[in-house]
Amino acid sequence: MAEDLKSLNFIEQIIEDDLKLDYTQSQLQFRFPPEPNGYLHIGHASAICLNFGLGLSYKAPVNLRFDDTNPTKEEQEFVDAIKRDVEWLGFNWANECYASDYFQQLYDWAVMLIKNGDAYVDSQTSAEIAEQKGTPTSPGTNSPFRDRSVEENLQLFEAMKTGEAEEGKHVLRAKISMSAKNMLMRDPVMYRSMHKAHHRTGDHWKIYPMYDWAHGQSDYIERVSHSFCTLEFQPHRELYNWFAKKVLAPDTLKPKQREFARRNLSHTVVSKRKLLKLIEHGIVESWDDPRMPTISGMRRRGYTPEAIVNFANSIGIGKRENTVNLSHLEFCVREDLNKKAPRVMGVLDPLKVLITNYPEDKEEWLEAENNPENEAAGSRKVPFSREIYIEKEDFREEANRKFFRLKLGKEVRLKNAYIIKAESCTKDENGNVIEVQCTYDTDSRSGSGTEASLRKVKGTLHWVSIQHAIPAKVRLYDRLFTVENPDQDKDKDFLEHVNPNSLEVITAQVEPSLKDANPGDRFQFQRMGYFCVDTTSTTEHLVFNKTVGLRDSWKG
RNA sequence: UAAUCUGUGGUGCAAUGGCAGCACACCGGACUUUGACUCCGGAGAUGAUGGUUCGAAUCCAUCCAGGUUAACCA
Repeated sequence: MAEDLKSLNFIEQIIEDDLKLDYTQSQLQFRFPPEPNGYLHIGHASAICLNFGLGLSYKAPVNLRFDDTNPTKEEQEFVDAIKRDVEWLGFNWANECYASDYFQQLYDWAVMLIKNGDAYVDSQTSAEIAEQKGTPTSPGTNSPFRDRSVEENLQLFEAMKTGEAEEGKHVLRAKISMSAKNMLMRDPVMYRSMHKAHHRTGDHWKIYPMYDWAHGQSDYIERVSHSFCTLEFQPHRELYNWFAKKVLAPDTLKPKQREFARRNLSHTVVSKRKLLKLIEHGIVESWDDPRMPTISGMRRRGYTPEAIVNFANSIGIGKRENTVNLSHLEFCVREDLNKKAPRVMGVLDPLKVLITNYPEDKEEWLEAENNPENEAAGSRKVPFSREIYIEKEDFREEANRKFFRLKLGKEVRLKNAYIIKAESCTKDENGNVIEVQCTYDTDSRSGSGTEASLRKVKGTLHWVSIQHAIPAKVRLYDRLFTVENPDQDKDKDFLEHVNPNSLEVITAQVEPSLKDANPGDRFQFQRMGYFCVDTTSTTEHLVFNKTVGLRDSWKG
């Protein structure tokens, strides 16, 4: 059973209703059925969380099934990537299944349909077949081959199967009705001949089943009770049931297809074609570019699987058109990272500060808390010295009283260190401040317990000691598109909405403890945001990706 | 204009004939050695009309708006 108090979404409601009528809990079974023709993205994550989430709450098995019925588009590489991504999200499938494992059974059933007069071989071109399809408002017309004898159909289908028949010469069609209101019921194609090697079955098959013929029967073979898919498959349901009725024994429990609305994310595109275009145009580097909405891209960006799962679960499931704000995803990422990410100090845009009354040869290693949200995270030491970097935007010669940062004549706290006061600054020939001279309150060291250390000063800055800092390449990301629905514009190509400033690469100065950071490690650069060590990062050349900024309520 | 699905604050979801609620976003305040986190508060919605009912977001009717469906893709 699902949680008692939580209200049920319409999918859970369907299951609860079925449990009352014709299913026992042990008969419940689900599946996640990707086609291995590309990388999983945030939209798939919703479907994964729905199906595997249902599996968890009803203690039911969930299969990972590859819908590999079209060898022209599918590759082993994608199978591997999909498995990696589902695993990374934290889900375990009961069985790893392939539609291609059912090709023989599907073929046998197709022969049965032919024998029963429910399917026929059509020898027209695809254009001719399309021509006869009719339109939603007008009926189609019968194929001249519709009434071929069972014997002839059997013989031709066999020739298709062996490859004896010319490729593309014939198709197998279900014999339903060319005047059905539902276009999909107008004698849909069940098999096409393709003399193309399949990534799993090799050259064994010269014919491949279409989605509608393969999917429902695969559900049945695996004993899937509920087959959830997105709304655009709604018209397929009638055909799904028609095939089930023809193939399944009358008294067996038939799998049910039910549809939910796909989740759209603002400022994002997910269609494979469009994502590929982004790569081809050099707008992003690869499928796992941290700006991509792919699972692998989000992983490289530093998003956690928990954040993605929380996101998917928190937006719920419905049947209406929707666009979820990207800011909601970002909230989920921050919420999770806030609990987990160790705090460090890194200065993105360095400005030199000279502490004039701090001895030149002195250095101190100061205690710094790793995570205020988690005492168990412990602490580390950070070096302090006479010359430090602070963020350029944290200093102004003059500013109003809402500026809680460093300005001439005023004090700020250096995080984990001392209170400093800006006395003067020097500028280059263009008038840019290149150094700030400060004095420090010698008794104000953080944690020292002195009266001065407990003084309240408005404003705390992060910093790094210049002589100890290590340089790091940091990639700052912004949303990839400037508008909410980049692919919904009828007049403009989605590429016109690309944000030209979605990536900025800078060299930051970070505290020395980061020397040992490993690819995949996530940190909060205090006051700056969350950052993740990139897959290409090495000890000699640190590379960070900005995951997401901190919430910033300062209207500076 | 054939069939079918869907209309609840800016966004996403709840309320299953009984006080329209939650989250994000937004605005204000408290706290703060992160302008973060946390806490407190605020504003903001049932597409329209009619009907049934003591009572309608929910049931009925009509209308309006939007989506989906015409690949040898999935």
